[in-house]
Amino acid sequence: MKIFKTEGAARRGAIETPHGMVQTPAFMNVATSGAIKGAVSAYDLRDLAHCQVQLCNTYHLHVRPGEELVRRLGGLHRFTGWNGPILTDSGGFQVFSLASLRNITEDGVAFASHIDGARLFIGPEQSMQIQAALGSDIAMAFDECVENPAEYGYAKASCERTVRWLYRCRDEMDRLLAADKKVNPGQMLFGINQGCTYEDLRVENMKQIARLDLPGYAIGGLAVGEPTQDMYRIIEAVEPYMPADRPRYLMGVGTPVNILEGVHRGVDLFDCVMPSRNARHGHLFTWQGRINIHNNKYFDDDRPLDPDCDCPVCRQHSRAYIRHLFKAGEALGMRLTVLHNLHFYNTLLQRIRDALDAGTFESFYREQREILDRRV
RNA sequence: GGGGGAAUUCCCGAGCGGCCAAAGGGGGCAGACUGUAAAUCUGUUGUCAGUGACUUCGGUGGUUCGAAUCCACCUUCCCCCA
Repeated sequence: MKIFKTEGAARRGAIETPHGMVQTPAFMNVATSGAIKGAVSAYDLRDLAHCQVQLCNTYHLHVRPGEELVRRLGGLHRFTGWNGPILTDSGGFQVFSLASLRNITEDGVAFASHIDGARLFIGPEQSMQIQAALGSDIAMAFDECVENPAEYGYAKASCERTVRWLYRCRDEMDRLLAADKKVNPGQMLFGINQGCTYEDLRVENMKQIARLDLPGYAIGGLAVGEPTQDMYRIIEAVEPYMPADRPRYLMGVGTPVNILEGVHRGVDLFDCVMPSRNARHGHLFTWQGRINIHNNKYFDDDRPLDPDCDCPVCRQHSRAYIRHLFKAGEALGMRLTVLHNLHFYNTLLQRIRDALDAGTFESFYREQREILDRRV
């Protein structure tokens, strides 16, 4: 990747992908099954929410509709209508979140499908094959995201296995590219750092995976129940060992303040379901803090969701109207709040990039971290 | 005109002598949500005071140690027969 400018550990850069440049720091918008939940389309993402990257999930798309169908119909870009960069998660997180439905071995993970209970098996090779067929720009390594708190011994054994899986991912991707270069040329593989909240495991793991000289590295297994300060501590511990000229991706994070803190510590990429999920539940992010549009106090509030936001929703609609849509069970309510929250997240990252360009990130960081988490 | 049935807390709806301030659902109010098994989940929802007290099950009387529950009358609604 190109690094244009740094301020402390924070970096302003750009990543080149087969479907265009990603200006970093960037937020990747989560479209697990090929769609942002809340009735938001690919052109909404582009035109209304100003998104740069879409994230889809290997496991979900494998279960339904199946990667073969997606490949036959031209890959995820054609299939979803999103022609910008796409990152696919490996299915590794489902090892964690579908805990009751799986069994982990050295080979990989046996799942029961959450749709119909069908027995499935995904290991490093399968994950790479699926992600190649889906045609994403960035494929994530197949990893195990260990829950917190975890015993040191388990965490160590698990992240050592994840390293072995990473080698198998790399080998399988090489094999797929050599076998038929037309399947998905240019797809990048990102490795994932694990090790729970143990700094020594994290650092050792990072050193090991850095040797593969991959096009990008992620920090996984954070924001899964540990105190926020532990998350920041781990990022600080690992960051010096992450290759400086490669993208750094903090998986699954987070709140606006988490993202600000991540950038402050040298992270380039983020993704999180929070803007879309919380929006569906009426929880909105604004430049004054967080609001819950269900709250009775907004019943006749004629102001936009966020007076300081220029998204189409805020230009057009009042809090009272959107609250009414939620109360009336109208799907439009969710669509509008999801659009606003995604616009907010992408604008937050835009402002972070602008501040880095202007050399004023440090003051932006100090000012905004006090505001963004407030409940108003 | 005759016969039968029903009225429950914001709504629907259980309850048929004490364990009932009254199940359950809806609605309301509030909270949670971090690589999405999430359009989900949790708490709360008569009043007042931190145990407890007080008012409440159409109305008015009555039976009983004790009534949303039993009896009488009244009011309203529904059904059937004319």
